[in-house]
Amino acid sequence: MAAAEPGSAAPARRPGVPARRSGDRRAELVAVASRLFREHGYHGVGMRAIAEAAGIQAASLYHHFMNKEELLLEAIFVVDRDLIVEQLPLLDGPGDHRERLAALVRGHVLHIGDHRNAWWVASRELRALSPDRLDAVQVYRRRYQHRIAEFLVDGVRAGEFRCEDPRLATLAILDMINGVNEWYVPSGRLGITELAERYARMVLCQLGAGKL
Amino acid sequence: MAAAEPGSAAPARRPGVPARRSGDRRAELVAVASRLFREHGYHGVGMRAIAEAAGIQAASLYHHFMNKEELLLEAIFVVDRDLIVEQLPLLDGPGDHRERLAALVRGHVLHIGDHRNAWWVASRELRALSPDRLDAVQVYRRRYQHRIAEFLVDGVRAGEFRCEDPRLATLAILDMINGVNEWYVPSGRLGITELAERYARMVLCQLGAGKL
DNA sequence: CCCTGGGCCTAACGATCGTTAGGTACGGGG
DNA sequence: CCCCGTACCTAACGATCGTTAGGCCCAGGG
Repeated sequence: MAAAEPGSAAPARRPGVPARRSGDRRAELVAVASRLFREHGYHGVGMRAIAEAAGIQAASLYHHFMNKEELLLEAIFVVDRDLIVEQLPLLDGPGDHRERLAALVRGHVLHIGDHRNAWWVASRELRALSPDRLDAVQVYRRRYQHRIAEFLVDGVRAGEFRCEDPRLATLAILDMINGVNEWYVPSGRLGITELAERYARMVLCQLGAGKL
Repeated sequence: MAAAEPGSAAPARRPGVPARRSGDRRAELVAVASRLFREHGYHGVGMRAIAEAAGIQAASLYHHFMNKEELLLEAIFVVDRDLIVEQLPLLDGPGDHRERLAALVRGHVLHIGDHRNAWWVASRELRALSPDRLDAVQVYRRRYQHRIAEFLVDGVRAGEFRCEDPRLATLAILDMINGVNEWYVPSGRLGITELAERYARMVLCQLGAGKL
C-alpha cells in the first residue's frame, strides 16, 4: 500500500520481468489509483490515466480488477479493515482508560500518516460506491465509532473522563483526528509522531483528562 | 443561496415568466449545482444534469456562467466570503475571550447548517479549481485560520485559555467543527442550534476554559 | 517440447463529456 | 411600433469516458 507513495511516473516495466508476486502487482495498482483519486477525485481520473501512471495500458487494468469501482473499493477497504483489526483492540489493552484512548489516538494518527492517499479517498469518495458496497464500508465505520463511544461511557463511569454527550464527543474527536489528513504533509512543521503525541494530549484535554 | 436547498425537481419554468431578478436566477442555479456537486462530486455531475435539475437545457447555463468551473467557484466563494465578513468580526466584539470564541464557534456551526451543500463542496472540491482560482480561495481560508490562531495566543496571554500549540489547536478545532457537515442532517438527534451550543462548549473545554 | 495461463497489448464500441453556433420567444423602453 | 436584451432553445463539434474483444509474449510445469 505505502509502496508506491511518491509521485513516481511510469516505472517503464520491461516485458519479461514479473511483478514480484501476483498480489503485489494488484496492491501496486491500487496504490497508484489511490494517489490519483486523491489528487483529482474518483470521477476526475480515467482508467487511462491510472494505467499510464502504472506504466501499462487501460485495458490491462481489467485483468486485475472487474471495473473501476473495484479499484476504489479496494483503496477504501485498506483503511477500514485496519481500523477494526489494528486500532480497536488497543481499547482492550493494558493501562487505564486515559492510556488506552491515547494509544488509539496515536495509532490512528500514525495510520493516517502511513496511508495518506487511501485515507483521503476513504473519506471523500464514498459516494462513488454503489449502494451495497457503500453499506459494507459503513458497517465497519460505524463499528469503530460505536466502540469508541462505548469506551468513552466506560471512562466517564470510571471517573477518568468528563463529557456530557459521549456520542457527540466521539464524532467531534474523530473529525478532529481525521482532519489531520486534510493538511498534513510529511515535510511540515511537525512530524507525524509529534502530531500523534499532541493529538493524544488534545483529545484527553478535551475529555477533561489532560495532564497540563 | 439557501433558496432552492430542498431536492426539488425541475420547477417547470414557463417561457414568459421572468426569474424575479437577474442575480436571483444565477444564485438559484448555483444552489442547484451545489446540491449536485455535493451528491456526486464536481466531476461526477455533467452540465446536462445540472441543467435538467434546474429545468433548462445544458447550453442555457452558458448564458449565466462562462464555464463549469465558474459554477464551482461561485458555490465555494459563498462560504469563504461569509467566513471573513460575518465570522471574523465576532472575535473583535464584546465579552471576554471565552465568550467571543464561543460566539465564533456558534456562528460557524450555524453557517454550516444553513449552507450544507456549499460547505461540502467548499471542503471537498477545491482541487477541481484552476491554480489561480484555488489561490484566491486559499487566501481567504488562511486569513480565517491565522486570525483564530492569533486570537488563541491572545487568550492564552490573558490567562483565559490553556494551550501548548495555538497553531495546531486552531487546525484541530476547525477540523472538529467542519466535521459537523460530514454527518449532520436536519432530522438528526440534535438540532443545529443545540449542536452550535455544544460545540462551543467542547471547544472551550478543549482549551481548558470549560465551565463544567 | 508443448501447453497453459498470467500479464500485457491494439483497436474499437457506444455513451457522455464540456462547449459552441445560431436561432426563437418575450417583456420593456424609445 | 420597433428594437434590444434576456432567457432559453435545438443541434452539433471533438474529446474522452468505461469497457470489451481478441491476440501476443514469455515463464514454468508436465
